[in-house]
Amino acid sequence: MGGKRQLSASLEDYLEAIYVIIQDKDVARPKDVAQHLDVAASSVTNALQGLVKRGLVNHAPYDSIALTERGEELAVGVLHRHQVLTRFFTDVLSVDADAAARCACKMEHAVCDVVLNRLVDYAKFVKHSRPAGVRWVEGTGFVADEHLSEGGANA
Amino acid sequence: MGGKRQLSASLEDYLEAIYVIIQDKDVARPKDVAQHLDVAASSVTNALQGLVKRGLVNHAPYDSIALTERGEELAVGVLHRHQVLTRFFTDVLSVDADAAARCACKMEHAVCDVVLNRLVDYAKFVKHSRPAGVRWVEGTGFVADEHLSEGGANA
DNA sequence: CCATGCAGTTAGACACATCTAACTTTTTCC
DNA sequence: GGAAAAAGTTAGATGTGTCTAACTGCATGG
Repeated sequence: MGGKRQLSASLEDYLEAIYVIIQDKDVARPKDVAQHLDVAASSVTNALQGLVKRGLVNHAPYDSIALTERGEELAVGVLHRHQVLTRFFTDVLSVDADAAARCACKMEHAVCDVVLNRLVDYAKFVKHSRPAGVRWVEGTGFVADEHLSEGGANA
Repeated sequence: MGGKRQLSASLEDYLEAIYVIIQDKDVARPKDVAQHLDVAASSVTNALQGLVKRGLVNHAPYDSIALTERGEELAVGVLHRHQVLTRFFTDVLSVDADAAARCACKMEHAVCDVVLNRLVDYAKFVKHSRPAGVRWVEGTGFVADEHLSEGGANA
């Protein structure tokens, strides 16, 4: 699982955007990607050339964009990191959804597998132990509920 | 505190390195910075020009490097983010020190204030509630100890 | 069926960050 | 004090990623 990440943050963003757009509308066009990432259309063309060169995307000029198998794997990985971070921020740290997503968007390119896996496990644990567990109380901070029961959130 | 971050990850690294080196040896020279960041000496010269231009560093050619007031503020901010992340990874997630530091090094440029502050609070809380609290058990995962007592880790 | 307009691409500029190689300055020390 | 070594800088190349402006392709509807 995993494997080293060598893709730039920028290309990861493009890959993720393409994946999300395809999920959403079945087909991804350069224009959608440009809007999704808020970049110029020519930046998309440029990025696509890089992704095609790396064998992550299939794209003939003026045609729609498809992910290769490898490209989809990587995109799923990026999205996974994004979602793990977002969920951790909202569920464990009680950060509001907007800020969580915004922060995750940047951090998803930097988080390593070790930390990511621990975040998953920790969030899972907290979820299972709620409402008996650690809670964020506005104006007070994190507090613990009494009588926490059995744990074991896997490994 | 805080204020928007507009400095590139690269320049943040240089600023942080300079700060750490000064802490450590009282004076920072380009060579130290180059070794610290594992870059070519000319890359340091180049970065210094950027930092000087931004008023974050005082540096006359062939002389040692000093941080301006503003530069030191920013450096402290970067280092703080670094340390908060590192401590969270080790203390809360039980990630080993090496991996924690390595990951923090990259994430420190992406984490936002909201999340950072929650990480501080959460780590503080966990620390205060230990050993009665959440623990990582190798081969099992996170577990909760029974009878968690009073909380309140501030806000 | 072709004119218009939008989508997409290409070309060229710019900014950033890095490197190597060559040059300059400073330090060291005989 | 000067030669050799070390430290620092400059110059120039490379790679990435962004933009605007101009051009190309295409799809549509008049």
